[in-house]
This record gives sequence, structure tokens and C-alpha cells, in this order.
Amino acid sequence: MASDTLIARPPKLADAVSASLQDRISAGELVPGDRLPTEKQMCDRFGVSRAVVREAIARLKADGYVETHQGLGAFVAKDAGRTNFRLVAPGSAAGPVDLAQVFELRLVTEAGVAQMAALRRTREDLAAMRGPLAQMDEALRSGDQASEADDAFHRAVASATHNPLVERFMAFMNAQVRESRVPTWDHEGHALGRAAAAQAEHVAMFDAIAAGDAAAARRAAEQHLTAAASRLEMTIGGQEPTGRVTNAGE
Amino acid sequence: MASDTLIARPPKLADAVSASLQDRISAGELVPGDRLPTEKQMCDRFGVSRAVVREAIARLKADGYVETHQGLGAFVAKDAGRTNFRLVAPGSAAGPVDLAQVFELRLVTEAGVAQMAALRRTREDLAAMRGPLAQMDEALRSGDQASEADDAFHRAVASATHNPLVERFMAFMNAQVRESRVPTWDHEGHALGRAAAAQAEHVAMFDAIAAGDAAAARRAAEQHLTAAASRLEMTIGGQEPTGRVTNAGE
DNA sequence: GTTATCTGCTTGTCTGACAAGTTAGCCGCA
DNA sequence: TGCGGCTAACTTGTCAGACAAGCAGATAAC
Repeated sequence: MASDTLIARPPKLADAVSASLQDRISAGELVPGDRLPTEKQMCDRFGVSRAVVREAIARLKADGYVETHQGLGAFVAKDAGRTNFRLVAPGSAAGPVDLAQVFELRLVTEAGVAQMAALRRTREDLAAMRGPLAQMDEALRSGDQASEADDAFHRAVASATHNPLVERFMAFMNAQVRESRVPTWDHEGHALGRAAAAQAEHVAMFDAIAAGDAAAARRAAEQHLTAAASRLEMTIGGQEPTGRVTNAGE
Repeated sequence: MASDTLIARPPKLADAVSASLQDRISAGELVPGDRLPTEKQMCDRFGVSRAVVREAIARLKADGYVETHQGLGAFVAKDAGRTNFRLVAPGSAAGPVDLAQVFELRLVTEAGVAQMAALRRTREDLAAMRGPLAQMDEALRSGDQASEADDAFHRAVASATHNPLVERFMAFMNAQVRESRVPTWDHEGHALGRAAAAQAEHVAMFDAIAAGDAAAARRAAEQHLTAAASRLEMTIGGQEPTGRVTNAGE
């Protein structure tokens, strides 16, 4: 069903208008500070109503590319495109994100986060980690799903950095790999020891963080993520790049 | 001038509506797949016109939180909020980003990136780093600005991971701190030795990456970022959290 | 010369209408 | 009864016109 060829839908007008404007901004044709054409001009230019133009501009505002000022006009934002990080490059063919690349970015960040958490964790932080950890222990015995607790454990680690931005970014990264945690904790995951292995790595991370051993926390996090990737039959973090290496062309 | 208290502006209606909806989604009150109230219902609910509601929804669509289907209604997107990372938490008072927090996130990531770059760099990657490095050397002698070359050096390091996602994310993070590189390379920066210190750290990073010494590359990157922060009179990365710790209230 | 006002332009908001797409149910028919 | 097609109701998409609010520059008054 999912593989049925989707019938081509007539593109929404607002999509076309906002894409056109975004192209002109990305191409440098409009530089930060520049004023966009007025809504009326765009209506004439694109042959659409003001409602469509306003919706297109609303989208660019949401993306941080444009700022509007009543009575003045719309302007290319000073830091156009610097407020948002999109997982898929804007403009690229909307292919699915490469999970190996995501895992690798997570490896890079989570290791540093664990290191920082080891230096800063408070008693409360450690308590917040013990909860999910115990849930996963329990799931190990009962054979239950515990991907939610898994998620919570990693959130607790990030929270121990006491840096809200780091915390939010790690939550973002974790959300990307949420589905990939399921096979660790499903029936087969328990049977094949994937769950037990993951939990052992969690405990190693926790122990290092609790001990305040930054280097050990980093190693434990690295070990956990590379192992998790290999459980998903990916290879990351090594000497070989995982991404589609496109050096040849350019 | 910048410190003048900005007069409070009446919030735009569409902002309020979209914030309200986003809150309900973030709070889990509306889960992916749920249908949003119809536009007409929202008009009654919020006491605004349909134009305002549509603009609010357009914003949420741009952020990837909702999808709309003509004739069907608006729905919470399957991966709501997972396609975008916003530097400022959506819904929070739009205060400026805390530069210390940004620096710390960059510290966490860039150290890991340098480590990975040391393992994967090719001859071409090293050549791409030598260019900006030489430019900065030249600027050291001439007293010129070289923040652009500084930026390029860090881009080249990220590029050596051969992971496009990592590369794009580091570009994003670098863009955040672009302005903060200026005082390193301005007249005072040269005079007070900030430029020379930064360049020495760059060279240390490069040497470690060129030697393929992952641990040394990591340490050099950490050293560079903590030193850069302290040149800006920030303290990051240590045992003390940098963020506005708001644990007390909630 | 300085201040106050006016005018025109721009975005923000409201209202009403129709087009296009979907769902559900009704109706007629075999 | 079971089925097919049709209609009606509802939803989002688009259009048009209007007024309010905010801003800049020109104009008039002092």
C-alpha cells in the first residue's frame, strides 16, 4: 500500500510562492536586510490572491527567513536560516534521512554529553537516571518493552548537563532514533540478548557518571552507541565514513 | 541603544493562536494523527477571523507539526517536531539565545567531530584545512581580520568526517557564533594576543588531525573552545553549569 | 528651523463568498 | 438483502473587498 504510486497532486499555490521566494533568498539574490516586494506586487507577479501570498510569507516567517513589520514591509531576516536546523537539507529531494548519519551525529554529541554529565550531575540527576534504569531492569526480567524507559534514561543524562540547549538538542536527536529502539526491547531483542547488552551498557554509563569519571562516561557512551548501531546492523564511528561519500564529483 | 528597553508590542494574533496549538501538541494533548479542530471551530474558540487561524496553521505546517488535507481537515504530523531543531525553544519568551549555552553545545559536538575527523581525514581534507590555516597565519602578520578563514577552517574539519549531516549541523552551529569570532581578529584582538592564541590552538587541532591522533584532536578541540569562550569572558565546559539554571521554580 | 499634521503606502485583521476534495448516508434497483 | 451511484454536508483552498494600525516622507504652521 505504501508503495503505491502516489497520484500527482496539484501543488498548492502557497507552496510554489514560498519556494520561489526561498530560492531567491538562498541564491543570495535577496540578502539579509533587503526588502521583499510588497504583498500587492507579489499578487500581480504570481497572479494569486493576497491570502496565498500571506500564507507563503507566514511560512518563511516560521522558518526564520523573513521578518515583517506593519507599515514597513517584509524583510529578509538578519540571520536568515540560522534559527532552524532542518534534518533534511532544504531543497534536497525529500528522501528519508540516513539513519547511520543520524546515529553518528548522536554518537558525537552523546559522548560529549555523557562526559559533561559526569562532571555536573547532582544527586537529583542520578535519581532521575535510576528510575528508567530500574524499569529496564524489570523489563529485562519480564521480557517487556522498555524503549520508553530507554528514551527516558538518555533524557536524564542530557538533563544532567544542566544546559537547556544541550538538553533540547539531545531530545531532538533521541526522537530521531526512537523507532530504532524497539527491536532492542521486543521479543526477539530479549531472546537474542540485545536487551541485556543494551542494559549493561546503560549501567556502565550510569556508573561512570555517578562516579564523576568523565573519561569513562565518554567511553561508555561511545561504546553504547556503536554497539547499538551494530545491533541494528550498522557500522558507525570507525575509520570508514558511513555517509554516501560524494567526494568524487565535487 | 541596544540596551534601551523595547516597548512592549501587542502580540500578533496569529502568533498567539499558533503558540496555543503548539503547546497542546507539545504537551501531548494532541498526539500524532489526531485531527485538529476545524478552522471554523478555532475561529469561535479564539475569537479571531479565519485569516488569522489559517496563518497560524501555515506556521505549524512550516514547522512540520501539522499536515492539512483539503476536505479532510488538519492533523498532527506523524513526526511532529522531529524535522526541525529550533535554537530558541518554541513558545518561550523570544529572548536572545544564551551564547554560553551555544558555545557549550558546540564544545560537546566539535570535540567529537575533531576526534572523528582525525580518524577519517584524507589528504584532500588536510589540504582544505591548510588553506584557511595559511590565511590566518598571514592575517597574524598583517593584523587583518580573518574570521572568515576561521570559519572556513572549522568547516573543513567538519567536512573531514565525511558525514553530510554532521557537516551541516556544524555549519549551523558555526553560524551561531560567527559574530563572536570578530573580536578575536580585530585590532584589539591582535594587540592583546587573542588572535595568536586562537591560531596556536588551530594548529594544534590540525596537527592532531593530520597525525590521526583522535584523542589529541579531541583534547585540542576542547582546549580551543574553552579558551575561545574565556577570551569572550565566558566560562564553559567545567563543573559549573553555564545556563540560567531554573530548577528552583520548576 | 522646528514642530505638527497630513497623505499615501504597507502589513494586520475581518467578512463573505465560491471552488475543490472528502465522507457519510440516502435512494433506487436488482 | 445487497450493491452502486448520487447527493448533501462539511472541510480546506482560493478569491475579493474593506477597514484598522503602523510607518515614512511631504507639507503646512509656528
